[in-house]
Amino acid sequence: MNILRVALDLPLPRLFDYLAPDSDESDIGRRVNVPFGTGSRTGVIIELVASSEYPDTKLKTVGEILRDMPALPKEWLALCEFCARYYQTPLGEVTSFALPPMLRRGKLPRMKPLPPPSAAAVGPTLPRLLAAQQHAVEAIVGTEGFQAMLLHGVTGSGKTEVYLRAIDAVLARGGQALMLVPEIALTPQLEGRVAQRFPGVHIVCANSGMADAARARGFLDAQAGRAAIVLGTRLAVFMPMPRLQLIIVDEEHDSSFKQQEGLRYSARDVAVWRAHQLNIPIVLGSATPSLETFQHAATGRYRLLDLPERAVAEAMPVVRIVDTRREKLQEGLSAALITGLQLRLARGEQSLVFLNRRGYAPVLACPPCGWVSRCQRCAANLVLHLADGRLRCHHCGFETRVPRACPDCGNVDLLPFGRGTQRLEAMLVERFPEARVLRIDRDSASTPKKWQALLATIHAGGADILVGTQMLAKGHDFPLLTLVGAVGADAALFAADFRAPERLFAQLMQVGGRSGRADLPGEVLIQTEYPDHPLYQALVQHDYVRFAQSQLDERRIAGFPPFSFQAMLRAEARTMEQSLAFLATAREAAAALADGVTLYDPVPMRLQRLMTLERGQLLVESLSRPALQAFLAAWMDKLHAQKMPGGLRWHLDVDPLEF
DNA sequence: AGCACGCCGACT
DNA sequence: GTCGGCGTGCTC
Repeated sequence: MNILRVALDLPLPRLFDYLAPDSDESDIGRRVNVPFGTGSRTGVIIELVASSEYPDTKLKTVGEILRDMPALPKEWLALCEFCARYYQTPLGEVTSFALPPMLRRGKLPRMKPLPPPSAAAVGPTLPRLLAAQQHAVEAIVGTEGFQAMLLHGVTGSGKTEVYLRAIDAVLARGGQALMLVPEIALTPQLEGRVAQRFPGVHIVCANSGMADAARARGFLDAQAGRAAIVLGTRLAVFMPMPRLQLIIVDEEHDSSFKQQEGLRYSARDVAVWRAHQLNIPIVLGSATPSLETFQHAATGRYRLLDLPERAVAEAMPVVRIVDTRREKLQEGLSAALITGLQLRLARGEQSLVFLNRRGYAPVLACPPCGWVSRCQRCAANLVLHLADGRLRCHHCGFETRVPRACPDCGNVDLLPFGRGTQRLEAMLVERFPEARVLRIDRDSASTPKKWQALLATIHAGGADILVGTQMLAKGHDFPLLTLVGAVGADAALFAADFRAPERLFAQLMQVGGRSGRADLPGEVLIQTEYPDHPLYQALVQHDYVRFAQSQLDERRIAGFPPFSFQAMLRAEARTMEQSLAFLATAREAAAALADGVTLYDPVPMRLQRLMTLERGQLLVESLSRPALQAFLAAWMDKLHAQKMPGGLRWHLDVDPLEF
C-alpha cells in the first residue's frame, strides 16, 4: 500500500503518514489536503513509502492531492530539509514558511499572461568599468561550480554594476539569477534599475509586503522558469528556480538577513548552502563585510574581489573626529558641527545629523521624587514623544499621554532626560531659523508613502538639514549632501553585545558614505569622548581591513564567532524563576549529551521583561559546528519529549545575532 | 499550535 | 441545574 509522508505546519518534529492508494513518485513535492484530528490541513508530500512505523490501523487516508501546479522540485525540498535540520525546526514549519501564504493554504492565484517582450529591447549604454570592476566581473562570470566570493567595495565603488554584468552573463547562458537585498524600502528602486537594464526580461520580486496573489504568482513564475531574475528580501532565498546559476547577496553584513522570530534563519547563510548544493557561484557584497564572511575571505575559503576605489570620480569623504570631552555642547552639538552646518547652509548644501535614537528624550523623570516613565509591561523606559504628546515603549508599543504632573508626587516640573531625533530637530529649528529642517525616522516615515515623500523633498533640495536615524544610512544617494555629523555614537562602543562595534563601524561607514557623492566633496564629523578609540581611528583612515583584523584578534582571544559556533536557548514565562528553572533543567538534560560543547549559566535576557513576560537565556558554544549540530539535535529531542509547565514558552536560536 | 476532553465555580 | 475556566494529552 502506498503511504505518503506529509510535512504539516505544526511545532512537532516529525512527518505524518497517510494512506494514498492513487499516488506515485511524481506526487513528491505536491501539496495535499489531509484529515488531521477533527479538522483538515494542507501539507507537502515529502516521501512515498511502502510501510509506516505508525500503527496501520490508525492511518488515515489523504484527502485531495493538489496536482494543479508542478510539484515542488527536489532541490527545493532539500533546501527546506537543510533548514529544518540546521535550525532545529520541524520540516512542516519550514515548508510552510517557504511557500507563499496562498499556496500554503492550498489555493492558486489567477495567473496573468506574461508581458510581451518589448520589441524596443534597446540595451542601455553601459558605463565603463574600472579595472577592479572588470576583474571582479570576469572572476564571477568565469567561475564554474560552487565558489563563494566576497565583493568588497565602498559606497560608490560600483558593486551594483558588477552584479548587473554578472547577471547579464547568466541570462546570456539561459540561466536564472537570484539577488537578495536587505529589507528596506529600497527594493522598488533597485527593481527599476534592473528592469531598465534588462528590457524584455521577466523579473520577479519577493518580499513580505507583497499582496498574496502577486507573491504566489512570482513563486510560480520562478518555479516554471518564466522569470529569469528574482529580486527580493531574505524570504526570496526560498524561491524555486530550476535554472538558477548565480546568487547575489547585497549588503551581506546587514542583520535583516537574519530572521528574529519563528524560523530564525540567516538568508545569507542559507544562500551559501544553496549555492553549494547547486554547485554554482555566490557573490556576497558589502563595504563592511560581516566578520564571519571577512574571515572566510582571509583564509581563502571565499574568494576576495576588491573594489578599492569609487567608480564615480570623487574622493572619499574626509572623516574627522570631534573630541567633546572638554567642550560644553549646545544641546548635544559641538561648535565644530554647528560651524559645519552654518557653512553648508551658507553654500546651499545639505547636512545630515545622525542620531540613532528616535523620540524627543529616552525618558521623562521627576527629579524631586525619583519617578521615571517606565513601561508597565517591559523592563524599559517609556520614550517621550513631544511631537504628539505621548510616552511610548519602543519594545511593546504601549503608549499613553504625557502626564501633566508626576503621577507619584504631583510635581508639575517633569524633566526629559537625554536626547532623541525630535529634540535635535527642535534645537536645530531654533538655532537655524532660516534653515529647513527635516526629521527622518520611523515616526516621520511611518508609511512607504510618507517615506517616499520625504525622499522626494530631500532630492528636490527642499531641505537644508536632515536629522535622522539609521533609516537614512541605507542605499540612498543624496547628491546635495556634503556634511554628516554623527552624534551619540559612543553608547555602542561599550555595549555588552560583542557585535556592537562591528555594527557601529558599518553604520558610521554607511552613513558617512551618504555624503559627497556627485561633484561636491563630503565631510563626516564624529562627536565622541573617546577620540583615540581604534574604531574611530579606522574610520578616519577608511580602513575597514584594519578594523576587521583588530576585531578578529579580539574575537579569537575571547573565543567568539567566527572562531566558535553558538546557539541560544531562550525561555519566557510569568516569572523569571520559572524561565530560569526551565533553562536549568534544560542544561541538566544537556550535560550527558554535551560532547565538545560548552554550556553557560542561564541568565536573564538584556531586555528582561517584554510584554509582561520574564525572559531568560542559555548560551551554548562549540569550536566545532558538526559537534554543535549533533548536540542540538539530541538536545531538542529530549526537550520536545519533556512536558512543559504551563505558560512557559521557549525557542532555540542557532547562530544568534542578538544577546 | 489547535482542539478535544475533563473536572470545579457563578449565572440564565 | 449548565456555561466556562484553562490543565493535560493527542494529532498519522
